[in-house]
Amino acid sequence: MESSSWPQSLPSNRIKAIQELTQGQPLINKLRDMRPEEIESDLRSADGVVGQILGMFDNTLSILSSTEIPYIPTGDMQSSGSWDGQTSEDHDETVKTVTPVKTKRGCYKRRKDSTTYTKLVSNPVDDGYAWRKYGQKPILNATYQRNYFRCTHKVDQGCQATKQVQMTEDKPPRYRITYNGHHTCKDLLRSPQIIFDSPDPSNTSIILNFETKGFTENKQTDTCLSSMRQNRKEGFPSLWLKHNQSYSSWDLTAQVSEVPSKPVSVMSSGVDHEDMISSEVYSSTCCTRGYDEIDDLIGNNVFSDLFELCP
DNA sequence: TAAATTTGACCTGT
DNA sequence: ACAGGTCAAATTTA
Repeated sequence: MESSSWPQSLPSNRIKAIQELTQGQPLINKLRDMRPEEIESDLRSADGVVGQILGMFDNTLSILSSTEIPYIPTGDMQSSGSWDGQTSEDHDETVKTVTPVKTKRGCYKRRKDSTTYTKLVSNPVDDGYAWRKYGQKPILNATYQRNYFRCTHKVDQGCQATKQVQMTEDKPPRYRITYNGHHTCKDLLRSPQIIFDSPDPSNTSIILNFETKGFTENKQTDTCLSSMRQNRKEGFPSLWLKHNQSYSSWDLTAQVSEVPSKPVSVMSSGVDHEDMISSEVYSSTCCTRGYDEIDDLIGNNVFSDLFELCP
């Protein structure tokens, strides 16, 4: 769907929500076109599709409930390499990035009016950016503390991007990642690829390259895993990636001790914002859904109802 | 020893 | 006043 075809008055987060739904439409079609015996024989792949659809709904909800992003009519949000509709040079008075004015410790300007984007992920995978944790706070009515991360290149390149990671009480636990501002740094680790966890315990990752629409295999160090390893401490709640043999996938398991307010400090993760297919929501989902659930999803016209909301 | 993380202090917004 | 976001000294890790 072309952004240029939408009314200029349409809020950008609504446009992104529409894009999200648009991207999910082929998934619905795919699921609909699967024969029942096909689903039953390959429940895992059907489940994957369902997971992707559910992830799409998650993201749509997140987008619609996130801070309003001013719509910038020129430029393709999908291909510009910028998730918030701006290019890295595209700063003006519409979206201000307020640099903290520091006179003494703790004296700063909160970046209240910078662009934000929230997403819900089930698996903290590397988003290609280098993040450094700078704080964590207990949040009212939340079991787990919220973790605050800033770009590693804040000092050397003045990059103002930050993100917050809040572990939810879902089962399995998920992570609400709120991105604040956007990267102006040139991070060599950055890659326009989505990295899935691999079923192979030898740590081979599968990368979905959206340019080629295909899968490629890639050996790489799981930064998330290695970070988690270093975060395991005595009496310290930690996150573990365990390999689930029966499902051939990586499960993300939260192990919480008596102090449940310190989940992880390693969230150098989340797939990139502009790659809103949101693989991370379902990349580690196991085959837990039955055929009935899939059938319900196809049978209900939830998706088409949502599209009726679009202009 | 440099870089990253932890954590209490301090600030802003509501 | 309170909740949440950020700073920076202290501490830990590689």
